[in-house]
Amino acid sequence: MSHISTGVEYGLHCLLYLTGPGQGVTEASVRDLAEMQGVPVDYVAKLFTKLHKAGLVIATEGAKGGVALARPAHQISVLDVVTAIDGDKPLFDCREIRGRCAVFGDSPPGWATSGVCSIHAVMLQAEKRMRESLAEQSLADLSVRVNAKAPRAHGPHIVKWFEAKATGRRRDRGSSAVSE
Amino acid sequence: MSHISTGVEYGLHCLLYLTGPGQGVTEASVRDLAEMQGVPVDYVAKLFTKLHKAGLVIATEGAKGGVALARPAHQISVLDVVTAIDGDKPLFDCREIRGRCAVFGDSPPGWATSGVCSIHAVMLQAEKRMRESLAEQSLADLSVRVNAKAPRAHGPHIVKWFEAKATGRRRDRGSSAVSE
DNA sequence: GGAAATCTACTCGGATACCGCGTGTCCGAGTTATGGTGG
DNA sequence: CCACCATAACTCGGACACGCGGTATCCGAGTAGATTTCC
Repeated sequence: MSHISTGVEYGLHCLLYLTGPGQGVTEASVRDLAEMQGVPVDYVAKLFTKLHKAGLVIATEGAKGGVALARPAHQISVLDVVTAIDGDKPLFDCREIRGRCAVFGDSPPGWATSGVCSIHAVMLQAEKRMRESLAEQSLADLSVRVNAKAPRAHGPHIVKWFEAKATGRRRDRGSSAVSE
Repeated sequence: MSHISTGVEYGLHCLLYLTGPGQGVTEASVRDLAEMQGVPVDYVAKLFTKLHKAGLVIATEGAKGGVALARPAHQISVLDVVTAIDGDKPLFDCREIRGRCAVFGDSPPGWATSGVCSIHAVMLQAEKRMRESLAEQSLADLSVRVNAKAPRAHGPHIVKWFEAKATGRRRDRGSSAVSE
């Protein structure tokens, strides 16, 4: 199990499809988003409620509803997505062992427990560096880099797929709905 | 559960007692090291076998044995300890979702799966920053910083405690061993 | 033909099952110094 | 007095129990557009 969960991976991949024309669509249903990538639908739905609470996406309820980015893609950093889904769980949780030194007995002196544990400080520094690195990258940066590898026809393919999925679902009432 | 385990915390605290005169001793038994800090003995023993395999400490077997640093403290980085105990487990494990896009069908094209996933690349960069930060700090640095807070009499106290523990154990054969 | 009722698709939120992994414990094996014993 | 033996202390390594949290699934509630029905 990694520190950055697969939920973040799912979320990021989904959000990349929502970065607007050129690389995808601007709004889509969570179901379509999940089925597009072959990931569990219900799980992705839970992720998007977190993204919604964090203010990264806006959701329109009811039929024909869906989710969309709340801000332009270049104003959403990878760190935003990570903290929205995984929370800001620490890289390391200090158990304050420095105060348990046997020579202290039951009551450790003040100089031993005041301030931040030196080991903890090192870890916090490393965590800070990691966060800074994640904050430097925006969804737009990521989208550009992904799109650079794909042929020009791929973008329209994506859009077409979403449209076909939406209209197709609205048509088959009694035909394939029975066979299903 | 954090990415950097409590095992690393135990290990670092133990190693700090082994950074030589001034801040501690140069050699000690794993049992004493663990009891000094009130942490589980057997667990720490397992940690030191990892540290031994990684070449960070040397262990002399048999009675009167113990562990000691294999190199000077300034040549052992925090990253060395982390990787020795936790292994080099990745911050993020890519599930290669990019290849599962529904428009690809069963066989994703080469341009989609070649190279490193863009999202993965961002995470690797963040992980690299974190590692660099941990590599900058050595055991000696840490020891100096910890020692700066303690009063001057603390170092000798530590040494005395270890000596008393070792000689005391060798004496009580039948006296306190019965009462225990 | 238009308004109301129904139906469907969608987002939200909680409850729950599963499972891998970190934490902690226990025990046996191999090794070495120490203390006692017999020659 | 010296050689030998038993014992204790120590590291090493594997096996295993436990609990937590990430992953995944299911279901009910609420909402809004589309469809049907009824006057």
